[in-house]
Amino acid sequence: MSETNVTAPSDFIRDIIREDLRTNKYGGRVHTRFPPEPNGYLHIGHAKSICLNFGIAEEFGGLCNLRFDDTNPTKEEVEYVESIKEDVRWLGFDWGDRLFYASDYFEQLYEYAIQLIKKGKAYVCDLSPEEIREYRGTLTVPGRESPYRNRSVEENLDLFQRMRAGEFPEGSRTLRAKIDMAHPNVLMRDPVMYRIIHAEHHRTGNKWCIYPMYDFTHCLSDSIEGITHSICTLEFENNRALYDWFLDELGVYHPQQIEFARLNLSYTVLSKRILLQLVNRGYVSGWDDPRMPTISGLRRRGYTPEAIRNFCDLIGVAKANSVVDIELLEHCIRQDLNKRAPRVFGVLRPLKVIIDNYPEDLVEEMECINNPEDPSAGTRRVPFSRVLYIEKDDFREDPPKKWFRLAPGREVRLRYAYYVTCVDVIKNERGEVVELHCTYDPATRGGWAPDGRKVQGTLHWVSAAHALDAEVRLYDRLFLKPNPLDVEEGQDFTANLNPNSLEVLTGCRVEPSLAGAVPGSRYQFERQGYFCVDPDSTADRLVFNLTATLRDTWAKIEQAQQ
RNA sequence: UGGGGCGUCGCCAAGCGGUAAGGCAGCGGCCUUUGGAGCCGCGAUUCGCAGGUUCGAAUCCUGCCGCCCCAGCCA
Repeated sequence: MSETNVTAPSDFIRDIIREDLRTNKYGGRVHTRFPPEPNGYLHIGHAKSICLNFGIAEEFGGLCNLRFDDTNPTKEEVEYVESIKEDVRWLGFDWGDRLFYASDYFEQLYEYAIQLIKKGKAYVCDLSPEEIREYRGTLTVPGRESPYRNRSVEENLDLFQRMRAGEFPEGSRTLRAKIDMAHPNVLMRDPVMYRIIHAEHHRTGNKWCIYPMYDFTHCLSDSIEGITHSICTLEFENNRALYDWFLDELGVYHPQQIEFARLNLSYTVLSKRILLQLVNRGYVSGWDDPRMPTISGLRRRGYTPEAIRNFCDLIGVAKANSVVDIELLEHCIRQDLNKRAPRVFGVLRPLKVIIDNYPEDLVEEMECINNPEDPSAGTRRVPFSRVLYIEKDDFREDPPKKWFRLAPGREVRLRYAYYVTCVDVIKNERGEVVELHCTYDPATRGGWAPDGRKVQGTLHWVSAAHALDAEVRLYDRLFLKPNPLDVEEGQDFTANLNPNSLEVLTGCRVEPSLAGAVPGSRYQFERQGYFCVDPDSTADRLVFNLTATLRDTWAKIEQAQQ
């Protein structure tokens, strides 16, 4: 594992917890939870929350539960719960025996609802959804009370029991909290606690046809589990009043809700709704498409859990809405892979090179360092012979200023091999360079010139006769604009989709040591970037995904020249 | 024109009355058999703005400005 930031994270939430510990507010306990709704795959924004909740539990010797907030059967699926469990585990967190579902509490929640009805704090309302909206008023004008608001406790009890029994059609009635229709916080204007949905739930099947709403469910689930700090994102700040209201009215154990700003990433969309559309409309190959900001996408892309966790530590936790530069994420994976990824030669766009003065049948095994950052990684031998492939981009017939690479008459080093000089350029009928002829200096074996002469460029290469064929998938950001949602009137995020976010290269040539490389393994293709073996890869068809390019100063120089 | 929040370098973010951490990006330089990595150096006289309190304010007070969230039987 690569080194991460050395200082323990500190932020306003941890400050609150330290203070609560000092004052013994919860008897010295710290108990958090990560409460996803299983209606989509987890993304990097969830990783921030996971690292926060599980991280805090670890740091303070507490516990963190994994709880599925599964109160809406129309949107939730087991596929999502399975993927979520896998992703949390992959990130390196452990919920022990504390895997919970809000649906586990349906019976208990029902009893709590009965209690509120008996207390005169909840009532069955027959208003339609449209009417409820009308009665709610607006942000500036108070709402009106429902005509059903003052039903007797007995009638409410009877109706609510019959709602549960399935006597009423979907949407015909709700159970509402009786709070204040003139409350300045719209959420407090008699919020719906239960609605009728005749749908099968992925865990409770057809046992229920009334389902509790988020506000009623979440606070009580936290209470039931003995959560101390219920950490959620900023958009729930308004809900805190309701969170507190239910708990106070019921007189039960009362955790505290704390809100922080969710993660936003430049050139990235982290809305589950839009992510779902990208998948459903086929803009990407699936939730784990390597261009997706999902945990499974990042995993397939070659990101490591360590890099993601380090990223989450670096971005911090605060209450100000912000947009983190995607380059910070890229920095994190480069930093991690630089330390751990074995180096290898891979030629993406092969250009044939013939070493005219190299013996026809000779094959030499060149010793190459596996990882200059990690001596323990050792060395390997890579075959060298008369016919090689180098990168097309490493040759220019008409080299610009500051060009260090190969060009007619130029001498460069073939890494760990020899100095070679370009003596001839062969073109096809279209005038494209298809082959280079070079001569080598036998005295420079290993890449050093005994006479001390220097070359500016060092190229990677592969022996034509020994190289393996491979497919390489080059990825770029999915969106062209820092804010993908910044579109003209009438357009949507698809207007900002990057048409070149995926480029598939076939006929790539990689060194023979890559034979049998297993899916998921990560390498640095020297001078190019980090790549990982895709699950599509097979014994006779290697497939690599670009995780991140190396930083490219030549590209910057060239750009500056234009 | 209701309520709840937030405003410190291009992007994140420390700071909690004693005189602006750190990271990313950027820009120089060194080093280099990856134009990689590494190393060194450069950046806020200033903390949304305006007043006030104070010996002293990013930190306290007042007023203003800007941005975000809330009118789902979603979470």
